[in-house]
Amino acid sequence: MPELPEVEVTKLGIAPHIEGRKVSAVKVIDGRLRWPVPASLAKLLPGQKVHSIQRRGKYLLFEMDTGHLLIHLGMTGTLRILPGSDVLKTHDRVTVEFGKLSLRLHDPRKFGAVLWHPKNQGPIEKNALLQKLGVEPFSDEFAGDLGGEILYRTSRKRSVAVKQFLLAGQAVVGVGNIYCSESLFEAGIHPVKAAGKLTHPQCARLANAVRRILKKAIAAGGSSLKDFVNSDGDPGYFMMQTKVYDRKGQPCKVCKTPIAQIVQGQRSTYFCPQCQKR
DNA sequence: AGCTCAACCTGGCTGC
DNA sequence: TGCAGCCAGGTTGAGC
Repeated sequence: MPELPEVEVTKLGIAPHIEGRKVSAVKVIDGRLRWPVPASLAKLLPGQKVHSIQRRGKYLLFEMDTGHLLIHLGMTGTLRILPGSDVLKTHDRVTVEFGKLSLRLHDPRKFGAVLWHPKNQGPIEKNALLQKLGVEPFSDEFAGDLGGEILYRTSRKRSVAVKQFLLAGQAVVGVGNIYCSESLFEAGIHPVKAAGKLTHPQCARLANAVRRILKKAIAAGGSSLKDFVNSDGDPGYFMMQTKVYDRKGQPCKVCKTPIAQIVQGQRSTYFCPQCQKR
């Protein structure tokens, strides 16, 4: 379930096993992901060391000797550390081997991505996919009152619904479909409200809500970190208890009003018609 | 520039 | 049981 918290938890789970280690082999089982996985990786990566693993939005950035490996989990991707001998499963797409350990991308729907950004193409921050992203929710730029200011400033003159504005990640990254509904509920803001009509206090509440929800979700996912090295089954995330997401018709946990579901930009939105104001 | 929507792909669930 | 139809955590790119 890759929204920012799941990507962050994945990073925390794999980094201790991978950082400082040298790639011994790369095996592309099925490279037909969102974009074709560069075939050159199998020649390029072996012998290169993983210096660090960073996260930018929902992208994982592996800093190597001669560039960065970018991995995005799409809708259904998971990255796991496995013994090198582990047998391939259906929908395993790419394996990066480190001696007896393997880093394996499993992605049924193939919306994920594995890309290479060579050093000679400039700093990773300038990568076209990363450059358009909004600020990190846990950065200094978004801390305290600055978060609300950013949401206010970037949303001016925008007629799009706040749900879609937030989900697009142009202002702040990492808020996926689940946590978007949850954040708007927490902030008491109606999802169809035009982004440009948000007041200063609403923006401040929304920035706080985004930070709190994402932080809570990371904490929930973090408790399953031990499962990352196991070789069987799923990574073992459990979804944070949601207040509105996937609760259509069920009573609001605050006021008992039935939770409503609508579709915005082809995605489901859940909200409490009583607690969330326009 | 911003908005809307189709598209990428596979599996699981619902309802007939 | 079988099968059609709908839904799903993300993001780009085309067309207006």
